[in-house]
Amino acid sequence: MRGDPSVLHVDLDAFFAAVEQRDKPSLRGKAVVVGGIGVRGVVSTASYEARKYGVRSAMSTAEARSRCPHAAYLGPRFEVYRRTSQAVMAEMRALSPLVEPLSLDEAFVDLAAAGLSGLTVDDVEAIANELKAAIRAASGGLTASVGAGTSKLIAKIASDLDKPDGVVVVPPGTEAAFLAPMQVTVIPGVGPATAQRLSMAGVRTVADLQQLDEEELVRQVGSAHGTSLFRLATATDDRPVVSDRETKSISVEDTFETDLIDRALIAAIADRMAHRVAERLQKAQLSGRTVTLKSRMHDFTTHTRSSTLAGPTDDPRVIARVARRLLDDTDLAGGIRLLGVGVSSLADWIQDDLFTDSEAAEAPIEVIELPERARDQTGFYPGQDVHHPDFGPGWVWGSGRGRVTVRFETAASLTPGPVRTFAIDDPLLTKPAAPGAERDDEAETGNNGPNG
DNA sequence: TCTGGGGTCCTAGGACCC
DNA sequence: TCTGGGGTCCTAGGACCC
Repeated sequence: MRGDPSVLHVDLDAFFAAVEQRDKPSLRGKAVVVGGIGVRGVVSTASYEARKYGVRSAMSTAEARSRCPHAAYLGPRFEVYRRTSQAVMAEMRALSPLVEPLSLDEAFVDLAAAGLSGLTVDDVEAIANELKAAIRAASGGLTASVGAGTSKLIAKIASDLDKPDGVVVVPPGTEAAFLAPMQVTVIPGVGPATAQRLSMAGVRTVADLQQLDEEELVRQVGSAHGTSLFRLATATDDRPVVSDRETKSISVEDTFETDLIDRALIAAIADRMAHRVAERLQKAQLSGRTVTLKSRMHDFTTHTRSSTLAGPTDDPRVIARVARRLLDDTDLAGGIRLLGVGVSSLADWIQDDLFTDSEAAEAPIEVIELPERARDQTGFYPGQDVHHPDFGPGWVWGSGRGRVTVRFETAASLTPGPVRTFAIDDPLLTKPAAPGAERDDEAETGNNGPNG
């Protein structure tokens, strides 16, 4: 810890919604909700006008609509948010070289790394206000809330106390007293489950937590969590601000409008996801050894299956192959609402001639078998490449009863494309490609499957 | 109309090796 | 022959964050 309040936590206010209001003046002063707008969507961000009606992040969009029917409901525009975020982060980096982004709308800034020392509360307040003005100018009018203190914990909690558009600097030496009256849930890492456990031990406020001894805490919440919580409760926090954190995993997942059961369709979707993951790996110049398939069942229980390769890969065909085999181990009865494909155990090198990939490259080509039923009824099958003059290239999502549903995105596209349904005899919808071909086999270590 | 999508970190058990 | 401890790797699940 340090002697002056030189750790800043900057949090953009209702970020996604504020960007939408910035770009569309008619939305200013109005309730705006950004998030999934489909039947299973959830709220990412609500403008302060919408929050008055009880709309909150992570709430289902359906519930938000019933609480605030007059709000504007918008799907997210991540590219725009990313660009705005970069402009804001640049202002922070102009202030100090040591900036740690936590997400698109949040970051720590270490003023000590800017060569500033012996800062008073007034100094830091002035710096925070200047930064807010710079952010506003660089972002086209967005407001931020800033917290400052002698540690990350204090800065982070402080930034939340005067939202929106506030500045809170916690004077050095007052940290433990500052935290004492607060609920334990203000401490990042204490969620519903931990709060429940602590509550059963009679602990609700940080003051209660400060009374507990470390051994008792570890018994309640486990070793790692207990020791860190014990320190944080007394505002003992030495964690440094770190600018470059390594990526540990890359994944893609999708929740379906209705639960899926058809194995061939799900396999085709897993393929697309593998391609998207591979593209993102390649873009980041990363490759990974462990492929994970995630499935969320109709009853919301979630399962993962993973398999580790002998060497890292960023080859979409290898990832797809592994994902597909993991899918074979998955019980789809009852239907799944979500499917995901991820790669972890990342290596920071570019693939070359490693065993894994060369072997896969020489493996025989296999044609995917598709259910006859699907072909007979409609002439389309899941995963099939199609083309439409108005929407471009796409692939078959599902078909039946004389209609075919198409997703208009390429195999490797980063963002989901629009979904459209056509009559199967629609002359504009053409099938340019033969059934997909796949390579088989990839080198793997050990086993896979439920019991390793 | 219950419950997104992208992550991180931790735990626990089994395999395997020394 | 039996018992066992420690370390590492892998897998599955869960808590948590924005």
